[in-house]
Amino acid sequence: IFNVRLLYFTFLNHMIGLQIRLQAQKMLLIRWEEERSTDGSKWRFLEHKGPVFAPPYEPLPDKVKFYYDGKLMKLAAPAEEVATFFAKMLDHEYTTKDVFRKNFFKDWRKEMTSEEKSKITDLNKCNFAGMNEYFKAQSEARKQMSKEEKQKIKEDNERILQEYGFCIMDNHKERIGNFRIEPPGLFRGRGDHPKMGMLKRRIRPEDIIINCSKDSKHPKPPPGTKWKEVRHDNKVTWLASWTENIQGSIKYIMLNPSSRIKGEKDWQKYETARRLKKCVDRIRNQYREDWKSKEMRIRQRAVALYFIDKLALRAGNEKEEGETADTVGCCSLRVEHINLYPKLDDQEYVVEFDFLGKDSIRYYNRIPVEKRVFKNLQLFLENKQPGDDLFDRLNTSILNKHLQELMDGLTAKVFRTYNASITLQQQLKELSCSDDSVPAKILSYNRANRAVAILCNHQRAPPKTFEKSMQNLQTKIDEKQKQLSAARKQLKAAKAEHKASHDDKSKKAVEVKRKAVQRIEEQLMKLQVQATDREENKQIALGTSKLNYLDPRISVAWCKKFGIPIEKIYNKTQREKFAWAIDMAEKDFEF
DNA sequence: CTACTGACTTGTTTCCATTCCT
DNA sequence: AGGAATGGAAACAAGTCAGTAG
Repeated sequence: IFNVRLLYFTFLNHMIGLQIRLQAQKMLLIRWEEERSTDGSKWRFLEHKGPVFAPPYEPLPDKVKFYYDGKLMKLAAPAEEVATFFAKMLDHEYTTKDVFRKNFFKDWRKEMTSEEKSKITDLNKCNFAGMNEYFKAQSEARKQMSKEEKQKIKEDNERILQEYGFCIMDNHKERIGNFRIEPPGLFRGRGDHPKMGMLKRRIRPEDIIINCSKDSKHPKPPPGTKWKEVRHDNKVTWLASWTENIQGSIKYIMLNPSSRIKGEKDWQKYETARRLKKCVDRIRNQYREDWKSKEMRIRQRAVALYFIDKLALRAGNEKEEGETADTVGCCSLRVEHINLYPKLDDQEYVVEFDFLGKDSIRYYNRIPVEKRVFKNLQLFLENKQPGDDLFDRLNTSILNKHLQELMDGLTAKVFRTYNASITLQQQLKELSCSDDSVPAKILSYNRANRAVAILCNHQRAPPKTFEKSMQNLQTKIDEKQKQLSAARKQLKAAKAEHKASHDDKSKKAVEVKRKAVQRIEEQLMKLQVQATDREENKQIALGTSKLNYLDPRISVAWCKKFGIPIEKIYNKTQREKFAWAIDMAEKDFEF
């Protein structure tokens, strides 16, 4: 069914080549489209310029001093470069952490000359203050640059973007997502990461694998260098890749979310979630039955699935111990992550979750469950230590195999997509009121979005300036209120005046004043809505769910139905990413 | 079944430009 | 004009999940 997608994307993309050639290629394209579903190719033609490398290291001017144990020391370029990474971060909490310091020092020493190595043996005796000040001054100087200089830099960036930021994939010019190679630096893991502070090494052309089509103009490596490899694999979507040295994992250069290949995949994702909608009742009945199974593994599978469905937990793959921060998802929950309360306050069978999830974000929730789930959990906990797996007979692979049998294409994460999107749709239905003003409708939309963000546990730290900005807004509101009462008084006076004189001039004055009151009322309302929205959003991040979990067609349909311009809901990038949905969805779209 | 790899999505943080406010 | 606040984009880390080898 995705073969019809061409219709939706043609308008987006710039055609290249001559009309006749184009015609011929179109025919080929359609034929290829039909083949594609069976052989899994992602493209036929791919041409790009390769990645942009980080600028080479520029040694510090001599006036920048580094002291070891109080004594001035000039470092050779390799060690100096790594030292600057640390010096730049001096204000960051990271540099006070033991693990960070230890890892940094170990990797730094590897870059030193043997002389440096023998002298520098204690990080505590290193004084990076001079370097730190230098970089602060540099960034200050950058801010102070003249308009012309800033303009020049902007133009240079634009030129690089135009040259390297686009590729051609099957007749379409497409934006590349990340065409710049990550510069070297110190690895900053999230949470309690055992590898924080390690040196992320510089990536050279010799590390890069290029992927493009055979019949394309191949990207040229920088003068005097070679690519690691040039391959022509059209079963994958990436343009270039390299192996990163911290975890040994592969990094990719891929297309922007606005591209056909990403948009299509996104669409597909929501179609899978919509198929789940059709059979979710059956699946729910199934797992409720499975709570009674004779087999432990089936009961565990069923309880885990219940959590994934009800709480929108992630699947929870196993991770290699000591390689990453200790975080879990559903299948990897441990005994220590839950508490059971047969009775809590006025509720029965309460499960308390407290664990670190993706990015070491804390998930804390107390939730009453059905008696059968509770009893099962008690059973799973029997004879276990806090560090043992809650679901010892289950992992994500087993779970996903089971899900695959229940519905084609079903995996654990589909539940998150499904529950997020269906929640948005329900909430929008419940909260929107066609009589509301535009700002009030948008508040309703944000509230619906918020319900989803809470479900998915998308938190944020309250912005540092939150209290202050709230206060500012409140002062504005107070002022508006004063303005309003003043305007009302004036209106009243004008009315009285008109009553007395009954002339045209005073009638006009009444109208003018009435308008003024109305305008101020509107402004006040807008401010109040804004304050509510901001307050409710204090600890909640809407972006992630909006971008990754909510079927954009729901939002597009809602906008059409309630006469809200789409720009009020999606900014420019978001509109590009969701172009397929904006084009496709009518006001009666149902997820 | 486990371990491991590869490709791709999802997530937060940081940086930067624009807007807002004085 | 200039500085603070804000929102968006870039950067890049951290997940999911399928496939393969042993």
